[in-house]
Amino acid sequence: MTNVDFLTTVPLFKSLGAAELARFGEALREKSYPKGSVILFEDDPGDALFIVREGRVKVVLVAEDGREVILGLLSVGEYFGELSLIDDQPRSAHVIAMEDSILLVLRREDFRKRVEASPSVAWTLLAELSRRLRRADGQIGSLVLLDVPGRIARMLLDTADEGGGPLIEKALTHQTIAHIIGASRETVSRAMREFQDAGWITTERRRIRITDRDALKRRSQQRL
Amino acid sequence: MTNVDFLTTVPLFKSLGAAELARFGEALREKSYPKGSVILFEDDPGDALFIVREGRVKVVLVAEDGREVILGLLSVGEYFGELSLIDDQPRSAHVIAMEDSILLVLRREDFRKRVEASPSVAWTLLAELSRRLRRADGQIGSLVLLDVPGRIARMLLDTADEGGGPLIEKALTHQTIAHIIGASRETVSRAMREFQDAGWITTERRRIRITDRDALKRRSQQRL
DNA sequence: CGAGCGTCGTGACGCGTATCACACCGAGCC
DNA sequence: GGCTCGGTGTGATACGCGTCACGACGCTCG
Repeated sequence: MTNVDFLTTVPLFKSLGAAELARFGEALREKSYPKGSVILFEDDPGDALFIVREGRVKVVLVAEDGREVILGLLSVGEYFGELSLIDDQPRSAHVIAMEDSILLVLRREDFRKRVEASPSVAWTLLAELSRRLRRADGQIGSLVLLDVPGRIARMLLDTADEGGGPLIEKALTHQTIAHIIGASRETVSRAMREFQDAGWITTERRRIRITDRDALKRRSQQRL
Repeated sequence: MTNVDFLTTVPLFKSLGAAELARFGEALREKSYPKGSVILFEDDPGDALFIVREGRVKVVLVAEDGREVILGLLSVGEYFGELSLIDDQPRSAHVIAMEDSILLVLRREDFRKRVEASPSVAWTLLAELSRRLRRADGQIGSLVLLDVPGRIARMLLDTADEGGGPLIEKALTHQTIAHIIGASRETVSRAMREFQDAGWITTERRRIRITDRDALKRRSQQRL
């Protein structure tokens, strides 16, 4: 699949015609990053947008002592780095490759020109930022109002929703889940075991299947 | 001051000319809300944008048992409710008047037309959403990586920054601070007392002055 | 002026969770 | 096939912070 063909599958550009798409395609550079490498440092000045062509990356905040929070997991077709292009502020987090990954890079100038030229791109971008803002606000709510099992339940439901079915495909280790919901690995393990024992979920080779949606839902609202 | 004059002071519209401003002015309705009234319910369908003309409002998530998180405090000139206009999703939180307030209401149709007509408004909107997203992500980081005193320190520094000086003007009760940073009123009281005893801040009639910025900064990174 | 309400200060207690420590297990690799 | 390594289970311990319970102070309002 060529980069241009690939672009047609990216929501950000779905509203564009073939001609415009081709112009975007020309402006793109391809870069690859091995698993574990840092694609982007917090506080760096940012002058590019990245689209995940292959692999998986995580957006993280890291404390001095090494503890980390995952703000987002991005898979093929998703993009990041747009904030710095919009407001000229430094990058707000690190982005790290979780697997060997290939990214398409769009430089600030090209991005700006394109956004200003096609209002529909601007609108799609607004919609994407809205989505992220809602998620972030929801996450803040979870952190304050829910206990750890509640946050896990909520997180499972959320990722199942965007996956479309009750089966969560992307492999999530307990450690990763812990970083997402802001808890320790051990506590996540214990909670997941309880969910399993209660018959709410089953796990098969790192894939999680939700078997009692209602119970999870109830648990995720218990203190909310 | 007429509504149109007022609009010139609102960042969202700062890039507009007098003619366009006048057109916006026509589309606006004015509504007033007494202290404590709910302006907007979570899960309602949303079809309007609100600009604070007078007073102060809070954006909150509320748990069944009454506990709440404050996602944002908005003062004169700030606006809310744009998310639902962008993505057609229900409102993501409650908005409640903290004082008697007057709001300007802009209906979906008018908003859409105007945004599509002037790209600069779209751009300003993108910048505003970016700002909020950065704040929200920062807040998630605080909640996970910092203890309560650390979160307070960070919050004081943030609000001082946007206030421009070391004196925080808007009256913040300990209860309100607690709701913002996700802690109990008592814990906030104790932490604030320690900050005062340490000589990092002074408080005079509900206004807070930062006297040792560096110390607060250090405290806010201790576990970050 | 006293009543009442919202805010703040502070002690005692308990619970949720982080942390530490280690054992176990499966998968890839020499 | 044994070795290493990343992931998982699970107990013991410690501590931050929520919660409950009160008392005190300062405003506003009748």
